[in-house]
Amino acid sequence: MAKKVKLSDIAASLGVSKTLVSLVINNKADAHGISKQTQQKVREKVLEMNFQPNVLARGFRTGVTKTIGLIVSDISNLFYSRIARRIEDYAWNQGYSVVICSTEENIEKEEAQIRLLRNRKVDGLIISSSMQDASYFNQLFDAGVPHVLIDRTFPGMKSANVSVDNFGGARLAARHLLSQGFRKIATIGITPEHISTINERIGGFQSELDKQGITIPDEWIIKAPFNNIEEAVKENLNSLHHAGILPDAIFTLNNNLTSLCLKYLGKLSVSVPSQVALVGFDDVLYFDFTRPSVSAVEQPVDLISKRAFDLLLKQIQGTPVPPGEWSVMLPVDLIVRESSVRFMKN
Amino acid sequence: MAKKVKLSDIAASLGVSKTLVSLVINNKADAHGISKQTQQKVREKVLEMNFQPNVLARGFRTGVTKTIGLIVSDISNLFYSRIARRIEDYAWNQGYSVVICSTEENIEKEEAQIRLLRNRKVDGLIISSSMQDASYFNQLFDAGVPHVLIDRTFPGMKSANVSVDNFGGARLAARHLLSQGFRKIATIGITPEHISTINERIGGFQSELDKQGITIPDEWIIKAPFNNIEEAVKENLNSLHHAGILPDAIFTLNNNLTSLCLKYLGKLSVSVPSQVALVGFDDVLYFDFTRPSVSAVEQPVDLISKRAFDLLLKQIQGTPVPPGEWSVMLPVDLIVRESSVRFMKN
DNA sequence: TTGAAAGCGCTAACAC
DNA sequence: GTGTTAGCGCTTTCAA
Repeated sequence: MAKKVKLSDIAASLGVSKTLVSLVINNKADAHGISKQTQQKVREKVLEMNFQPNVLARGFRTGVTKTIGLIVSDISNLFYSRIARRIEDYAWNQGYSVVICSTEENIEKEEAQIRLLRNRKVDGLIISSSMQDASYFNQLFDAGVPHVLIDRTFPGMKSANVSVDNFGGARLAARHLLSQGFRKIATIGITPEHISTINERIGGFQSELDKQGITIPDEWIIKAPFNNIEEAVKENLNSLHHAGILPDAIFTLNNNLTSLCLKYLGKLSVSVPSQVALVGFDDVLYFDFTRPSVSAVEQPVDLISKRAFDLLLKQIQGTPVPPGEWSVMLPVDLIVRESSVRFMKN
Repeated sequence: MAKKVKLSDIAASLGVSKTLVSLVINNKADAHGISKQTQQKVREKVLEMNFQPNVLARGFRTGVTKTIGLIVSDISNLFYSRIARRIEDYAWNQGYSVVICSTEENIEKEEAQIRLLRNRKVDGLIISSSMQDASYFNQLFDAGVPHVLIDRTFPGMKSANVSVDNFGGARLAARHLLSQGFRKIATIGITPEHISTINERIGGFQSELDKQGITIPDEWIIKAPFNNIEEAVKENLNSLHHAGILPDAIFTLNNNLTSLCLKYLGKLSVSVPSQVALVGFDDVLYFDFTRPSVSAVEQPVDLISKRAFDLLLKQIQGTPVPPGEWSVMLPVDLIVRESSVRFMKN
């Protein structure tokens, strides 16, 4: 490996002090009244010798690493990978790198990841957490660690957070299904039980059904364990089908469940929507051209990412955040496609 | 922020030297003949005081950061996000963190990202590069920077690399299309022109057509610019359709193009496969339940990730790599579904 | 079996 | 306007 040129090399070859060089490359020269001429000299030498500051050494010295951590349950889920892409983009524009971590819904792993990231001195954290409650993050908050919770949130949390209106979105889905005349409706979510988004979606959905005096029977409140989700969806659908107790409509609580549901309904030759209608929470590109196309509640991925990064940056920079912006809830829209429209032939 | 306990705190509170503590926490105590008793004492104190070594300081001192960089064109593309997930998993098991970077097919950005990552002293790099040729990476190789090129490769490269048999996979697709009786065939790729995977796929495809004396006319060799891909696919399809010169079959060169092609063929009410058949390179989950289901060449994502990480780890650790394993080409399979089967009603 | 001390490359008080 | 110096927290010779 070619010998790395360091700050002191520049200083030595110019016969000036390291301080001077440091001030120039950090754009603090003017503030310290370094002459334009000297600055120019330094800049030329930096280019000439192709000096690349050791970011690690700088981070060690200043405590600022220009790195943030992004923690989600699964980076290969389209919802999170799109968020990762946007956050990475905002981060890059501000000179930040992003470290990704997939928790697989494993709380111990998530804690271990946060611990590691803190020991790596990342400047901040953006987290879609798999934890049970706010306590861990309230500690983080009290410790002054800049972070923002996205997607999933907790009652009583002190942390900055940006989420979507899961309750309202689910109500939209329910109202739509009801308006199409569906009454026998099932929901499919995931375990662990405590995931806020899932519960808010079920809650919002149920609340609309309640108005019509409709209750979802227990066997139609399906939960697929995160690490065995495909098998679970498949088997639940199979057994309902064989028992002859398929619902008229299904509300699936994330994009993955929606896909899986469509897939296995297809394998069972159950026609959607004529036999069973389908609406999902979280829209993805391809719901537009599946068979049938799938109705889904669309989440504002770009906005989530933007607000989350902004909120984090403000904490890192110590910019005060107006109280009203500390906890952000973004609206969602329902996109109606074929899968949930009654009496349509596909 | 609560005062971080540091190594010297442990040493002081035990009345021993920092050296001792350092040796113990790095499992080098036995090799240095530190008494079991002392080791035990140190370990207890570490737990008691909840000492978390400052990874940054350690990295600064040793030059080992236990971090790798993953550079791809777009982390939200399912192909790359699945790879990211697997690599992150292997990395985590070995104590490594991974920093992601999306280049957006921008060469300057890619170079800037690599430069930044090197200044951050990452231990190694896994890259699906957007560059034109091997020169940059040969320099990296000569500089002794551990790295492995994945997906896209270059003639004359010295770097370790793992790719798939793009040529062979495309031949599979071509043979299949020919066997179904299709003769008027178009391909849709992306620009920039130099992307190896795209060219190998076109090459393999063309080579099979050549055997039948079939040449793809220029207007059917479509290239969509990366940053305007959706619009380009849409307009190309539109104009072919309006000019009445749609082909019998289309071979799309990545999963995104396949999806887009299916989408806009649908919008034009062009029936797939009865009017135009479709085969794509790179399979994704949902091709199984689109309308129609889509035939595609499946890439071994997990294996790519595994081999890439192994290759990187060996370089980092200085483990010699057998010559035959330095450059890996993995086989691919064609999955035939409805979109490319002739005379099938959908 | 253990400790002292140097130093990784950089920044920031504080001098001059 | 510019330089001196100390030190961030850790690992690692080298000495005892």
